[in-house]
Amino acid sequence: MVLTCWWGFVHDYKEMSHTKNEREDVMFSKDQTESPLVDDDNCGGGAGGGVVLKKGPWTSAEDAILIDYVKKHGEGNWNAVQKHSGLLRCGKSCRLRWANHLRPNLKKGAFTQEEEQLIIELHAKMGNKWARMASHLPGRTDNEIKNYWNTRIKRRQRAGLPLYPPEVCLQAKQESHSSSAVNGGDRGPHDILQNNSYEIPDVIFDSLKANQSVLPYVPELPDLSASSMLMKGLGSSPYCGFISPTIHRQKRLRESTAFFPSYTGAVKSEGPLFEQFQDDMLDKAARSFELPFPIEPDPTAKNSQSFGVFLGSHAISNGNFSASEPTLEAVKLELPSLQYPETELGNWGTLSCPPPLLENVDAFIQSPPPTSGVESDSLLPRNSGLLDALLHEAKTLSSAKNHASDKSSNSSTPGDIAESSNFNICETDRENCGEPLSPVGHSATSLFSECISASGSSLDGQPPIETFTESHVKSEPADLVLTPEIQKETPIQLDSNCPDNLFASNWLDQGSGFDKDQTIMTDAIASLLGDDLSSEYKNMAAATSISSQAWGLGSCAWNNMPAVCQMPELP
DNA sequence: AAAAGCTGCAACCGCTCTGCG
DNA sequence: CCGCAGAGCGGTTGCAGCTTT
Repeated sequence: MVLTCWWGFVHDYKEMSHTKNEREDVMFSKDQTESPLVDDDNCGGGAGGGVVLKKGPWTSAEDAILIDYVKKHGEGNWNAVQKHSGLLRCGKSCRLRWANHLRPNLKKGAFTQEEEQLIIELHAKMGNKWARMASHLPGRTDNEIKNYWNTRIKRRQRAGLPLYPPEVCLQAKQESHSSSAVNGGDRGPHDILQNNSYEIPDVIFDSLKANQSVLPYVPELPDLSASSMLMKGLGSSPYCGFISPTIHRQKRLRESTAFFPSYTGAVKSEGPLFEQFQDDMLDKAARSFELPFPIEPDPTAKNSQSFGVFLGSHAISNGNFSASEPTLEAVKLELPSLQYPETELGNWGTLSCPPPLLENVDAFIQSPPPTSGVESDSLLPRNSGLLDALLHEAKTLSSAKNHASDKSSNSSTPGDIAESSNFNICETDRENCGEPLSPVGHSATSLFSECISASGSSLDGQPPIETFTESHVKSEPADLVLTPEIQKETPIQLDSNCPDNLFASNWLDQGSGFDKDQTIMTDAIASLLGDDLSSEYKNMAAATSISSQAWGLGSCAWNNMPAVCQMPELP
């Protein structure tokens, strides 16, 4: 029968297919009669001629019929399939099935690192042109790429990471510039890149200005003006960097807690349980959010003011909060996550040489108070390994700093994907492109640095934080490869020079109007965190930036921004 | 162990583009 | 130039399997 010859034809396909197909093999006869049927009107064409066509998952027999048809008649004229083969599928469905699953030479399985890199680069250049991207990836379908990308978006969104590594941004942007000059300004990936790395802050600041009142959660930002392109080009929130309000509460809770290990891992691992820190952090955050502006002048005061849902860390961890409690969400949004996508980091980290990458993180290592220096892993008895990697990277960074005299020269070459941090990209990008800054990286990072520096007191008197148990860290095995050698590395020596104004000053020079917002946010965050916590925040920044292979740091700061922006503007 | 939630993939839907009469 | 049909594309949805609680 047809099924027999089909088997060999799509042998590879069957090997890679899900068990669902195998089930369908068994259920074939049943499917033929009981599967949902639908009129062909939905398929656009009139090929069915009123015949009720089948929808839903394809059965093996249907695949066989389609394959047989294509072998006889070739591809195309899909609406004729139903006529000639009797297959009760509309042409559209046939084309899709063939293109995505049945045609020969289809690659199945996970994308290779090369493919992933290519996809990212192509997306940076093309945007959501899946079919065009697929043409660059032999054996891959547009649908596959699209799914991959959407998954990637979700992951990065959850992790608060930018979609593109710096060099991809820069490269695509440059190419876009040149191509737009030729093509007359064809809006392409550049927009998306802007959205990704440059325009977002505009959204933030615009929305900050626009929202004079407290908007703890802003599912839809008001007129985004210049940044409206963001939504336009990207369709929806995934690109925005905001954690979607629709994300399930539990999920966000999980992710918010996932951040803490990295944080605590970056600081001294002694003292009270992290839970206490969490309580403290949340307490302060909640207090700051609840209080009307101006914020309490003494942020370090640990008053016992009730703050509604913020009743302690357990309230967070046990998921008792309603997702409709915006304040909590806002606070949680502020917390960088260490849940970096397993593929991206590993991918970008391995695609180019990791060491140079670290030197660019240098600028973000905030000066820790003398007592808060990161200890060696010997002091991290419950180090999950991820922390070790952080320490190692930080150490590498420290040593690399000695050689990093000229950061501006880091304008990356288009292949060195992982060689510069997110900050560096923005810096580089601005320098190279010389365009009015719209700075995701910048504004976000500036803000981040700013919020750190604004509350410059140390951790003196602040009990060190105890590290987490491994169980707190969501496992992302591919994020960091930890070798024994790495684990033996000496502790980080965090740079005590605060590059806070490194980016912010540029902003101000650009007349971006950021100064006002910056001040607001600085004050807000300083008040939010309090002196001691802000110091810890520094360490958090360092740890987070390192762990994210640097280029994600901007988004860590970025990830912090929504909550900040949701705060009311000072009167 | 069971239930709930999350993730990723396959397929569908609706729109746009293109070719043709 | 207009309308139609086919083809293609991008966004969205549904579901099965996996993970977490």
